[in-house]
Amino acid sequence: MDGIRQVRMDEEEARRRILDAAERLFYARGIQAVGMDQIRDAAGVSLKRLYQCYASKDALVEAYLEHRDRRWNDALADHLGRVGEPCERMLAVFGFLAEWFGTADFRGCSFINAFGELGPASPPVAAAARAHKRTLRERLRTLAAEAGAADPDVLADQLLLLVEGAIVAAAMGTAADPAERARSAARALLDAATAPDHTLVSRQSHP
Amino acid sequence: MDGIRQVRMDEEEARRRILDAAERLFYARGIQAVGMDQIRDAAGVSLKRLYQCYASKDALVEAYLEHRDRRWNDALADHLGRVGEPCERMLAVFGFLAEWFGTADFRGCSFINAFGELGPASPPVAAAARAHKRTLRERLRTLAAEAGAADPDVLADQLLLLVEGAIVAAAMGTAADPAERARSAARALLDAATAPDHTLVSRQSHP
DNA sequence: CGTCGAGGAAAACGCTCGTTCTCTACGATA
DNA sequence: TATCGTAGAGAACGAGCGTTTTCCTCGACG
Repeated sequence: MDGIRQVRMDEEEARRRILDAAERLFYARGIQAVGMDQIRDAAGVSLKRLYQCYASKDALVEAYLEHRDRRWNDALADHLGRVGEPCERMLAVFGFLAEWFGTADFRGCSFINAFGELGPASPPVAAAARAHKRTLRERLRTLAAEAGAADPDVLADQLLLLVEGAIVAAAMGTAADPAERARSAARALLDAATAPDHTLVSRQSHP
Repeated sequence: MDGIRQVRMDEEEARRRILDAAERLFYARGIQAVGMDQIRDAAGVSLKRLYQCYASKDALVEAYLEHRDRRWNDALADHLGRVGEPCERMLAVFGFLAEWFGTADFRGCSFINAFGELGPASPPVAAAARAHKRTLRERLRTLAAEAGAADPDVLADQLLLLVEGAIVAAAMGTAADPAERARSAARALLDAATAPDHTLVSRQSHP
């Protein structure tokens, strides 16, 4: 049984190292630009092992996106969990972005990148990207509702636009301090969406 | 000289057809996923001709991005040129987006896609993408200033985030009617940026 | 009419990549 | 100790790609 156990641990360790290497390389250089040989080298395993852990490159790509989705959501939830006041918690999304943008290996959103690269040519990638963004939108909707927005769906969509835009702008370096700009915009939108007595705010302005 | 002229016209025609085919294919399927053979087939020229018009695939990619930059900027300028009132002209950017998003072959922003795909692996592509976005930001700054924003730079950055976010959301289908959501957000930001004081006094600037 | 140069079709070349196969080494077990 | 199954290293394979070359055709010009 010791033998079996040791084999199992090795397989787990191999899977972990492969996924780590794949995540690093795919995120840094894109999916098509990274070969299985490079992943093998970076993970320090044999090709045989690689293919017995992940049956194909497509399977590894799916695992990569799934893992990234989970880590990103967990990190965001952790960041938001430390904020009590609802309005501040909503705005804390942009504090989370600012931290993320500052990391050394930041290269934009894996899902936007993967979707732009493979697009509708790879239905699994497209589905993973849409699922990731749907989760994000749902979270923003909850935050908007808790912050007292009159129409949480509209504010959630607007916040989503700011988040996506900030990520893209940060990746390309097209706007100065995009997280802070997005945060101030979000505050203005929240103010407008919670203003008690104004009919000219942003809900369905013109039919 | 007739001979010379005819050769020249053929070369121009060939360049036009090659660039058209490359633009369509690169935009629809991504750059790495499209081979020179497919471009040759779609353009209806020979490989020899293709390579004497564009010395390499990289050169063709650059021409593709350049052409798309020019066409996109021209189309936007044309759309904005029909609007006289400054605030409405600024908001007309989002009407332009709505029209664009509705086109049959819409697949997001070529520059965001190309940047996400090749990223820093291809400095010319990265430079073209940044230049495109810089031009857009400059135009937004002008529109923001003309609309009376207190700080046109900040509003320009925020509008840029909304535009990029709307494009990404439209491409991935993650938000409902992203152009309209961005437009209403822009209106709220403009109101906040032109309000004489920080209170939420209503301004009847928009019908 | 014979020659020549340009142009098109397609083969060829060299390379990369995803995936599989071969060969060798080694550790566990009877 | 002899054997067997497994793992690792790397060659091998087949496909695709960017690019070049070959071969053939054809029209212009002396």
